[in-house]
Amino acid sequence: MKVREVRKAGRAKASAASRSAEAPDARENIIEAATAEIAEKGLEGARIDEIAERTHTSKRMIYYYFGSKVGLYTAVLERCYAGIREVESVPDLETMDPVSALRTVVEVNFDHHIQNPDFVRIVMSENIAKGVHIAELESVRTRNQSVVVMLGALLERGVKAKVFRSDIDPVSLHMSISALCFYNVSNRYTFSQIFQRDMVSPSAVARRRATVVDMILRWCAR
Amino acid sequence: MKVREVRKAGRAKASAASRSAEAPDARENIIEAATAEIAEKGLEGARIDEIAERTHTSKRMIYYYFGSKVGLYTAVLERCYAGIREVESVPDLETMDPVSALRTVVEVNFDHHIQNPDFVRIVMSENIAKGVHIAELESVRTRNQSVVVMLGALLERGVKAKVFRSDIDPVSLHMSISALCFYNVSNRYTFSQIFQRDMVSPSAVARRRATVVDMILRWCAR
Amino acid sequence: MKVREVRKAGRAKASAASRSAEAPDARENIIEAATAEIAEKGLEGARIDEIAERTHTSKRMIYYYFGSKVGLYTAVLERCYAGIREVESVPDLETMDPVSALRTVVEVNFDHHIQNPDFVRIVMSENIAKGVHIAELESVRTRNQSVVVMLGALLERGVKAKVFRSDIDPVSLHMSISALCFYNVSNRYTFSQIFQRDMVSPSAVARRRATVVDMILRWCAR
Amino acid sequence: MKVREVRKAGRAKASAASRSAEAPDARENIIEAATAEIAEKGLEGARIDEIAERTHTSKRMIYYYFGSKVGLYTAVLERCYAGIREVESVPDLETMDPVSALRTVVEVNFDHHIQNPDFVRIVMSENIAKGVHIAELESVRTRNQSVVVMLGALLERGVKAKVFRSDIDPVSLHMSISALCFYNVSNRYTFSQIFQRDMVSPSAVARRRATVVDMILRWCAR
DNA sequence: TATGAATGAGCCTTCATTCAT
DNA sequence: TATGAATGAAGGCTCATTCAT
Repeated sequence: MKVREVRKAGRAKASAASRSAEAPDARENIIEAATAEIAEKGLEGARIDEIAERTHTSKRMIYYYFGSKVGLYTAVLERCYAGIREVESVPDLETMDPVSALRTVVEVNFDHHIQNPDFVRIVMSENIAKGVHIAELESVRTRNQSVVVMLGALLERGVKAKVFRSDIDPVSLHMSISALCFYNVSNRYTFSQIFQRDMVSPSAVARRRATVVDMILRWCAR
Repeated sequence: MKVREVRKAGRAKASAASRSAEAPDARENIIEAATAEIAEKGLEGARIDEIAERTHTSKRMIYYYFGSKVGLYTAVLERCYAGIREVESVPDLETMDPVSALRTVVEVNFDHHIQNPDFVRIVMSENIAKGVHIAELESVRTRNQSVVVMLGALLERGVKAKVFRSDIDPVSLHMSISALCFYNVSNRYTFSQIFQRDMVSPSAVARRRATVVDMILRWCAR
Repeated sequence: MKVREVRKAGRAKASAASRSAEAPDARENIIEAATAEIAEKGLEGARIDEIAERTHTSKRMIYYYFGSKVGLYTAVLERCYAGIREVESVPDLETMDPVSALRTVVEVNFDHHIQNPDFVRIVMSENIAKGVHIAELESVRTRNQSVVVMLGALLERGVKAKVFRSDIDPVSLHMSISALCFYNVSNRYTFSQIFQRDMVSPSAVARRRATVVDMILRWCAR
Repeated sequence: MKVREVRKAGRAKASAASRSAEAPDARENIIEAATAEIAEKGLEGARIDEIAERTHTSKRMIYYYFGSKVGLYTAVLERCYAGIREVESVPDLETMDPVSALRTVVEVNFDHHIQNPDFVRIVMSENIAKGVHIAELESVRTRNQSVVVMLGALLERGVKAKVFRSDIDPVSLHMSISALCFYNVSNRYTFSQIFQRDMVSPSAVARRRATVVDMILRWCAR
């Protein structure tokens, strides 16, 4: 913990000099390597040595920056969820009609999962770990709740415009969207095995995307 | 390997006399212990020693029966999926009206996930492992596809009765049901953390159950 | 130990009834299987389970007959050396002229090693074990010394016939013959690797055989 | 793997300062301990724990440097054969008369075996293992063939000087020398047991040495 | 005589982590 | 800031051997 504060100071100093350059500094580089490794093998399956090898620096640096495997993992987790925030801030959402806006939200969400299987797998790992690490990250909590506010506003507009039902809870809506988008990536291996179903080809993905959008829109429709 | 066949014979013989009793033979006993441990910690996090301690036998027996950690895990996986089969064979499904039948299917599915978080977590583990173990279990493949046949028949009846849309694919329907039921358990820890949302109290579960049923029924409705 | 005595009694009883039949009884069968396994992997590398699998009986029988792995190995060792005795009792050796007789002895010895690599490898194993097991087998000691007597007589005849030198010690002669014949099989793998030399084809064996005979005859020649 | 190259560099640097001193680095120290243990018990009989105990470092270091038991064993094997090279480079061999030179070669060879029973036993182990490890060491192959070149030159000189036969193959000569020297050490335990013959006292060794030299010289003599 | 089940002890190996420089 | 060397603790697995029937 203490290490991290120290580090942040160091980083600040460095970035003053050479931020825009070949920037992704050691710390970021390590997080990226760790994300890849942990996404591939899970938290328990990931190896510090492997992470070090995927890195431009040494194993020692991992401990210097993050103190422990769990410390590193926590940083990975934090960055993972940070990625979502930006995703959902689609511009012009408020100016679109409610149905188009909701459709867009679902599509953006779906695409994000498809394009970031690492995110999906990190979240799976955290759930395997029973959420003990995310519990320590206030940033994640405060950050991600904004989506609920956004959905709440969107629903309200739809209700007023008489295109959405009035009994839908924003959190519940978000959960439904997430479930459908998440499962499609998270359970890809078992589901496609059991049902001999292609789940990764562009056309299969496009079909599923349309289905998910359809489900959510119908559910909310008045 | 040979051991297993022989063993199963022995089991069959024994079960004639006392199936329902509390005589879970060593093999079954080990699988149960392993299921609990692996569900709790994931495949990589699970410890053979811990499994042995949850058992009435010794660590050595695990290797006697299953040969390796992966061998044991594969047996766990197989039993996990075997449990589903029985779940979905609800009696009288064919005599119910299509909507009630579909409602029942969703409810049974939802309840199964809620009541068997171990199943959910084992499946998560297998997806973390990229499905390499399930790929070797033909039994799982052949067994679980029956649900698609059942859903196909159900949808067809609904279409004929003009209560269901005609453009719904049974596999897609099953995927949607699974996604909504699975996520509710699998992502419980991260979701409830981020959104400070109770997901385990009986009332919360009941609410979500109704929501899921509603989503599926609306989606299929004509 | 006690077990063995008991066993021998049992065997005697059995052989009275059905010796000539499909005779190689369980005990003999086990020794053969063990010989093959130990010859292939060495004493430490040999596995009781593997031996049992090469057998027509069960693992339990091994312990019934031999008491332990070492007990079994000792029996293997004994049978191994017993094979030699018969080899060297070439008929008519005394009637042949000394040179031909010595040539024959060397050839028979050479051939025995070539044809019984298992014998060679068991002896290697025993030397790896520093001879602790053979030390307990009086039978081997008494039995094998006869070759020295035979060689002594042969040398004496040759000296009298003025075809052999008089300063050759029978044990030393036997050691030289053994060394040349043994090495050819025992060190086959390393030597052929290092010198890229074929040591197993019939022609290569024949050439080496002639060389060994030549060396011994020249050495003894007057 | 990478470790080894780096390590060797470090060694080279260090040896400039204190080669002959008692600074055997960890890697070398481990090889020595392993040589002793494996020579004593064979590859399968050797225990990593025992090797670690003979070492100044820990068991973990063995894996750090050699990766596995086989990796360590391979290093042992390599060093074993490297020792021979130096042995056979007797100075002034080319200036000696052929007979004396050959005598010297045999004596040096004989002495090397007597003084390095560990070498003999490691080679036995490798042959028990059917040479699978030596097959991977090119260094051994290229290095040891030089002895054949040397013997070839020696034989040629002898033929020209009309003291050696012209039909002797250098590889065959080397094999004969090796066989006689090797067996004397390798089969020491069984042979001395069976024939109740002292094979280790200085006088016994000296006698055998003279015998071996005599055999080889007579065989090559014209 | 015969066999499947069971086992304690120990083996090889790995992992996250720290130290010396 | 950086790195190769080092390590305690534990993990998965195997082996010869014995027990119950």
